[in-house]
Amino acid sequence: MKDFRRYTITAALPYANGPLHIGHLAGAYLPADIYVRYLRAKNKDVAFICGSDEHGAAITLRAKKEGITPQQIIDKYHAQMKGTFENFGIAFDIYHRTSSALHHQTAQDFFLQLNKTNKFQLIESEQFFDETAKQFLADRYIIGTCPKCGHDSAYGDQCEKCGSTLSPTELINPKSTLSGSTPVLKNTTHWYLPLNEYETWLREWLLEGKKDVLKANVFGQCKSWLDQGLQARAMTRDLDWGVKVPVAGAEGKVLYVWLDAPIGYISATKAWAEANGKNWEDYWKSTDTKLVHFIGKDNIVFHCIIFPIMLKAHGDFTLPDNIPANEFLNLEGDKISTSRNWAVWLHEYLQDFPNRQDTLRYVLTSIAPETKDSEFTWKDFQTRHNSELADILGNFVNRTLKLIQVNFGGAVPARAELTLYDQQVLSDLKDFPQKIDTLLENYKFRDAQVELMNLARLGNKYLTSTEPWKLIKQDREGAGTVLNIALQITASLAILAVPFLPFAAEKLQIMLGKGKNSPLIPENLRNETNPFVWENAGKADLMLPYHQINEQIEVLFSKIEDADIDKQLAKLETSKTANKKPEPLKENISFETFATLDLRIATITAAEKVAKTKKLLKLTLDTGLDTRTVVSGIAEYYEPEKVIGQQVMLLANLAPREMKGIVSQGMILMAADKDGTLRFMQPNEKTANGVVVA
RNA sequence: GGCGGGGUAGCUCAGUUGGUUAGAGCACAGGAUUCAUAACCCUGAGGUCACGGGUUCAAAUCCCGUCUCCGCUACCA
Repeated sequence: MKDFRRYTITAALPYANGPLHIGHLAGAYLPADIYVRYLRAKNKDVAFICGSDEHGAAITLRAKKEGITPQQIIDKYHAQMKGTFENFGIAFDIYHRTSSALHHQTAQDFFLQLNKTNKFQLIESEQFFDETAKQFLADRYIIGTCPKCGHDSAYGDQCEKCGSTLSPTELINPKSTLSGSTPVLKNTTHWYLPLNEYETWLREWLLEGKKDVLKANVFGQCKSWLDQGLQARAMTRDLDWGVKVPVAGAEGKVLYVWLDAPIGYISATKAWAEANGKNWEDYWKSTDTKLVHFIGKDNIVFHCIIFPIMLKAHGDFTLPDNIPANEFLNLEGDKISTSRNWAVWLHEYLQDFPNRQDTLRYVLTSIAPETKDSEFTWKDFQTRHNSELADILGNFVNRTLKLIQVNFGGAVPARAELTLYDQQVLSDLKDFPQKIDTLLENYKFRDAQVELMNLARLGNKYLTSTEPWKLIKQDREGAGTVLNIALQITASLAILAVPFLPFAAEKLQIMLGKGKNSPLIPENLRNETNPFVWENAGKADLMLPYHQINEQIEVLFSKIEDADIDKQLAKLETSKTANKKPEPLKENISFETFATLDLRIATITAAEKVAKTKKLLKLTLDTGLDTRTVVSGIAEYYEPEKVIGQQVMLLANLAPREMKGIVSQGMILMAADKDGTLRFMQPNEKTANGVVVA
């Protein structure tokens, strides 16, 4: 393995548009933090970089909705997320933000460099323009009638009623949310990065060069994208909330998120280097620096394809060594959803479970979605805490320290002659650091944490087998030997737990006497004042005889009661109930408006699935007036054979529309449940076709 | 529909250059023990490795097909 001189570790920049939940932690920040804490424990030169992603239309839109400025939104969530990370011990060297002047400057410089060396293509296209507000409109600034479900305030990129993905030009009767006027299509020019030109290079660098180091899920995604062929992507947008395009004539344009957010890693590094007397270029432009991006699977394409191409196009930068992306975490059988409030919010957890950061860290690492989606349940959370952290690790530490305190007055007993078993245990102890090293180097955080627990198991087994509480009655020296060895195990635990359980590790180190004047360990094992460094883990003489451990022995992990868990389950139940609430009422309309709808009863006479689609059925309807074809997105809920003969309600005068080469004449009206389930609206008794609904 | 990743013990998950009786933790049962947070320790039960074919002396593992879950993508009037 190549020996790197320094490490640049990044964790995906969270979007400053809402609070953080357990999925964020499990997916990216926790593995990154464990990795970094491990590197630091080994005295490596590390820059651990993160920050808030604070640009984009979603933030301005949210600000508008809440009647405050985008700045207020990002200030709120930036502060909240920063605090949450700190509280969980995610030990970034810097938690920066993309709204900073330094970031804007850095991103602009990056853009200019690419522009200067002709890496972009200028491409003109048609976009909606608001003539009253005199600006181009982002997709989300355009509102209109959803062509699919008829919802009258669908956004240009998505209808929140039916969940459809839209393009602004599809909206019926589009309106600008800025001025309320009808936008017009107008030409606009943008800077495109021709990703396709880098295909050959990417295949070589990524698919061949990293075949063996990338995780299967990451490799598969990238291959899939490359096989589909890359296209030029616009790197700028017509927006005002973001980093301005630093070119004359580009007023009203900002850098798109591709060119904004990832550069946030670089600008954050600059800010950190500046404040700490470092040279940022060492961390980004040196071949002996190992760059690793920790992300969730939603970010794979971004970090494996687009960002490397940008770095390559620029020319000066180090490329990532690995991108250990995790899959997703589910919660109690359902996927985590911010809009449905189906999540465990980290800031709420901190309130509900004060001083139990390590517990969540431990549980999330145990179930980290390293190879596939995984599942968080509160019951499992309680069990892992109680029967692993408390019963195995906490209890081992407690029984060892108490035995020494009670029987030896808190002074580390000396070792006398060793039995074969004693020697075996010391030898097993010695192997643990290397095992954990190897697993961490390969991003196998879950397995590494299991090894940590196995060391505690070794300790428990050793104590139970040797029974020093009995032995001491006949053989005080022998009992002292056992406790000395048990204490060496405890000391190693105090070191090896640091990446995973930083709070408990610190507590344990203090219980073992860290910070006291008494020299606990031999000179040659000391690292300045702190003996609890990685290289000392596994050693048999970490704790010297006759030195005092702390009189204060506290239980590392108290049990979590059923009541605490029930409370959390009740909280989730509340979210479920809240989600069943009907949608709020829309604004009143006039009778005349209603009367423009031509609603009819019709009967389905034929149905077939539209080829190459998942949701579409091609229906033939007898409307009483004519026989017509309607394409409807109900294939996930109705088999073609089952709908023939059904009566339905038809919006008959909706403008025809072509889909997949079939002209659809009208729309079948469905009751849409919150979970998306669709049901026919039909008369409760057989009714003649063509009858008007009014 | 296309592409990618999954489907292994009651639960959460490991396990591919194919190789004896398929693993771990938890949960469960029995035993032993009591220093310790009713903890620890030992033993045990528990799996047609989604399903069906194929290649092979040998398949959880490789190939083909089917079902199913997740993601990206197309699509949803």
